[in-house]
Amino acid sequence: MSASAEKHDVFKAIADPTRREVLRLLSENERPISEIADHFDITRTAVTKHLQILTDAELIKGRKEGREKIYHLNPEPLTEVQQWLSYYEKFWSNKLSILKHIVENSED
Amino acid sequence: MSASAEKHDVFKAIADPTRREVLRLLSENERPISEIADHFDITRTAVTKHLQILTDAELIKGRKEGREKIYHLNPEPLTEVQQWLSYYEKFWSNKLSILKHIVENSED
DNA sequence: TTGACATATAACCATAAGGTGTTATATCAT
DNA sequence: ATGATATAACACCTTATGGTTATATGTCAA
Repeated sequence: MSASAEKHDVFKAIADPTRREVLRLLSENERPISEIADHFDITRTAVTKHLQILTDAELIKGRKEGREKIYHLNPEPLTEVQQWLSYYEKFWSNKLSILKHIVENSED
Repeated sequence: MSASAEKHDVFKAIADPTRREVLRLLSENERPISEIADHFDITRTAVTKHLQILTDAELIKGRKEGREKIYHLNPEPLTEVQQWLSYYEKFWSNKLSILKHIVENSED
């Protein structure tokens, strides 16, 4: 509750293909903005906006290091999507959701 | 209409809370449009648009029965989201993704 | 201190998204 | 046949989204 920061929805954040690609890139390695931007045909400013949305959803975090800003993945909010999805898994895969339930409740 | 069917992205389709609620409603039961619309404060026209987007993503399907159009859930496209997510599961739950891998490859 | 580099921000634009209301058409009950 | 019901099809409005360019600000290296 540090601020009124109108937190961006995770579902909205991952709705865009460019942002999903950013997440994939950062899942390999933390990277400065310039390096992220090199992977796309859009302008750096556009990339920065996507990074802002991902930051609002807390899917990525950035630290300043010298004149660079280095972003890294923070996958934790994705559990919200996973939980939402798990409800629907029963419709296409019963044994899997049963197993998941066992695993998630063993917690040793 | 084999040509330009302009299929809607599943990720975009589930990005909207109203549409996720529609999916939940249809996961309980198939329902006509009027019954779906009753659950929301928006106009029926707005609901119909959401239904169109969900239909484009093939997350729901409708059949005409008399003067009603009855929609039902088609959860299969959600597997795309699940697969995308499964890549990130390793970051918060290793044993789970290993188990999933075993289950998904046993297929007997 | 100058210049090159990395990022930030402001102003702007086109289009898509999400909503409204109205009208038209098909269907069912009487 | 008539009137009520269910949805489809429009036309329209407002805001969000994804992109652009241009102009700062801060940092390192020579």
